[in-house]
Amino acid sequence: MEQTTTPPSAARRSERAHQAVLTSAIEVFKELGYARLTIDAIASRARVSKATIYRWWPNKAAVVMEGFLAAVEPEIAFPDSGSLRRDLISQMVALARLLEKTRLGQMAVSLLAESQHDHSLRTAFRDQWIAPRRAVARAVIERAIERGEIDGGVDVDVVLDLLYGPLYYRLLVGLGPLDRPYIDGVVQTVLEGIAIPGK
Amino acid sequence: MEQTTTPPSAARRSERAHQAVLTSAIEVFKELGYARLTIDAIASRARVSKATIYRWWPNKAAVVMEGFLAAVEPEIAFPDSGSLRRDLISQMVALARLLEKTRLGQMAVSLLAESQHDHSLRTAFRDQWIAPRRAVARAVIERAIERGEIDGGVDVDVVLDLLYGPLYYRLLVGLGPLDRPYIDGVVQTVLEGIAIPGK
Amino acid sequence: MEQTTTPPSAARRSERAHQAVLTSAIEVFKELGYARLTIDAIASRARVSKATIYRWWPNKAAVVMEGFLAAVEPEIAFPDSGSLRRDLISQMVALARLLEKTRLGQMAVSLLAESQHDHSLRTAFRDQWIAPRRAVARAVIERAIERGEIDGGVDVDVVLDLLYGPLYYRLLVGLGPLDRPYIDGVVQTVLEGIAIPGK
Amino acid sequence: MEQTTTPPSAARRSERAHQAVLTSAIEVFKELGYARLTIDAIASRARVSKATIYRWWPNKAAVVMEGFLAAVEPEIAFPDSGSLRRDLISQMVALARLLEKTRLGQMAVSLLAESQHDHSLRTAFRDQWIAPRRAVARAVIERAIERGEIDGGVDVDVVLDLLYGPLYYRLLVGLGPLDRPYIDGVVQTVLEGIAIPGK
DNA sequence: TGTTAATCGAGACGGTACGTCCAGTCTTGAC
DNA sequence: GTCAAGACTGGACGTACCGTCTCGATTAACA
Repeated sequence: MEQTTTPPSAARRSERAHQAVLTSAIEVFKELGYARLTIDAIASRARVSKATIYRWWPNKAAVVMEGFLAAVEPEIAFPDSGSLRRDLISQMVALARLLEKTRLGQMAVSLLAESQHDHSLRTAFRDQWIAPRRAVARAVIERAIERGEIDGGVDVDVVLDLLYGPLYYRLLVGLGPLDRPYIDGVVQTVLEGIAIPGK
Repeated sequence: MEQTTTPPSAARRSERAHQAVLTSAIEVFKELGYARLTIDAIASRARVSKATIYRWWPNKAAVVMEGFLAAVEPEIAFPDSGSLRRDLISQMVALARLLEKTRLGQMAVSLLAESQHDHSLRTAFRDQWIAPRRAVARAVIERAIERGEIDGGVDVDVVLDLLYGPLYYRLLVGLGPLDRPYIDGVVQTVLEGIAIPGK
Repeated sequence: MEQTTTPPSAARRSERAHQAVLTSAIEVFKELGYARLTIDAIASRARVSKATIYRWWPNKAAVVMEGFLAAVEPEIAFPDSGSLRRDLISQMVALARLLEKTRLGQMAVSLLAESQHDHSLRTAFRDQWIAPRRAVARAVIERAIERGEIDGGVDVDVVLDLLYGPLYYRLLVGLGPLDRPYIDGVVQTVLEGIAIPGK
Repeated sequence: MEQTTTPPSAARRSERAHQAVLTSAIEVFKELGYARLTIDAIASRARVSKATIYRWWPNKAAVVMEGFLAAVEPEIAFPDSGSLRRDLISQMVALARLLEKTRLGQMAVSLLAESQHDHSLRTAFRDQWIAPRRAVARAVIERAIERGEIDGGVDVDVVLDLLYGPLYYRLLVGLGPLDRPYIDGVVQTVLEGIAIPGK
């Protein structure tokens, strides 16, 4: 993730300070939320000076972003069961749960919101958080196409948007819970929409 | 819209000041964007005191929200051509153009982002901006169900999310343009997904 | 006192409102002191509108001044016992007690302080509060001169300043209490200073 | 003077900013007077942020007080000519001139007024401005007592009040000019009052 | 006894300054 | 030479009052 949120020289002086900042960023976020989080709070929690933070990150959003990505990275597991529907639902349920129920999910939402006013943040969010998940799902879909389960003519990007878009939309706008029936409905309709025509 | 952004008494309010604030909020937004917009700038532009703004709105987001809603309200026209596809595409193209190409659309995105940290704002955005558009599209879909064009068993809310969700998602995350082919793809897949099974 | 704090027409004035304002001014002063006293507080306490206050008084200091003068006026009694020393001490003890121990005295001090930044207030304070007391003391001293008790060549204004000056000075600067020994000392020295030379 | 108007740590304070604030405070006072002086004006004149001022001083009065004391401090010269009368008159004339004719004197009066509503200010004014002058005059008087020029039984504090009190009183109340005849009169009467009885 | 005009309570208004907060930069001293 | 500690500038924030203003409702003197 360094190439987007990133240091000026990469010759990291203190790894301890680096880690402490990321950890503190997450802790402070969990306690106060994005709006009330301050760089000062992160710095003093991490027993690091503000100057150190600004040496390595351009602004507070970047710190939180990197903290978020570091904390969430390991969790991109994805089972390949052979059933397209089952795999999609499995990933979407996990994602929905994360987004809706956990602090990390709230961080993701806050960061998506914040990134609307910060271009580099938007790039980081897209490349580090959104893209990996899409890549995995894309692979699943492409395997289904190869197996002839679904129409080869579909635009996979559109399909991915049809799967993920409703989740974020519903969550951001506050239209209702991301529960199992909802996800089933979304996946069902999308699969129906991309099924092999004559089948 | 008063019932959401809400005045203390609504009675003796100066209509001149009220309008000037809303107008100025939009103008300042257009010039500076949300992040650099300040209450002071709105106040001095509107030749109104800051105290007046704070008397009637709780914070800058609420001012911008009401300004946005006032400016955008007239534009909720929606033709009923009898063709479900044509009507959906027509609304979505108009919406996509607004969101992607106009200042008002940028305001909408900013407000959606901002509303993630402000509950009352989220309610206002949902009820005043999102809901009306959904209501119109819902009517179109329900008419199609009555005509037997599409499956009566579908959850219309899911269908609406499948139509609008990708738009906002793609825009917020920055995945690509909301152009005609994209919208065609989304609508095509959704319609396919909710077609009468045997047809 | 109207000739200094002054109304526009004096005619149609509501006596009820007038009195209520003065009374409330004193009450609010007693509760909050001068610095935290506001016209709004006086107005709402008096169940009078701010406009009414501003119609009849130029600013908050003038209101408090008139309230003070109205409340304190009755207390200018002064016994003429025939003994210069006893009369002076009697007045000074009464004045010292008022200034040091009572809310009205605190009002006097506040008004003297405030009047340093407000010319009309200074005039009012001097003419309505200071002058009457000096006039009485002046009469006492002049009678003593007539009786040949003290040197006829003294400048009575200087003598009055020597009597009152230390009181206000000691109080404003906070140099010590205005107790009986102090007043005795002041009066003693002054009387010694203006005694008939050869006596 | 730090021990009264006082910093929180005094340690890492920027001397440049500190001096600039004091200097600017005096300049702004001279241009606008106390009532129209603002912290913003001092800050921008000193090219210092408001936050810096509020970090080191509790309010505008404290800033002005420290500025006043810094500017006036050097001027406590006092000749010891051997003549009590000449020395007293010399100091009082200098003080009267300062108070009545100079901006610094106006600052002193404003600060004395302001200090009526601020306890720490009163202490500072008394200890930093009033006390040093009294100390010098006290020494002069005590030397005269030692020389047997005046009555050893007098309360020196009372004498000091009799000398300074009339000056401040006359000035604050606006009773007349602090000219040479006035000062002569005051000193004359006081010296008469404390002369050795039989002399 | 009604008319009329000033005064009244209520409270929104423009304006000014306040004192606080935080972002992001810069300085200093200890290790 | 690096880092913590933390002071610094800059600038928006939201609050508090000021003194002015508009609005009907009330009231008192005159017609």
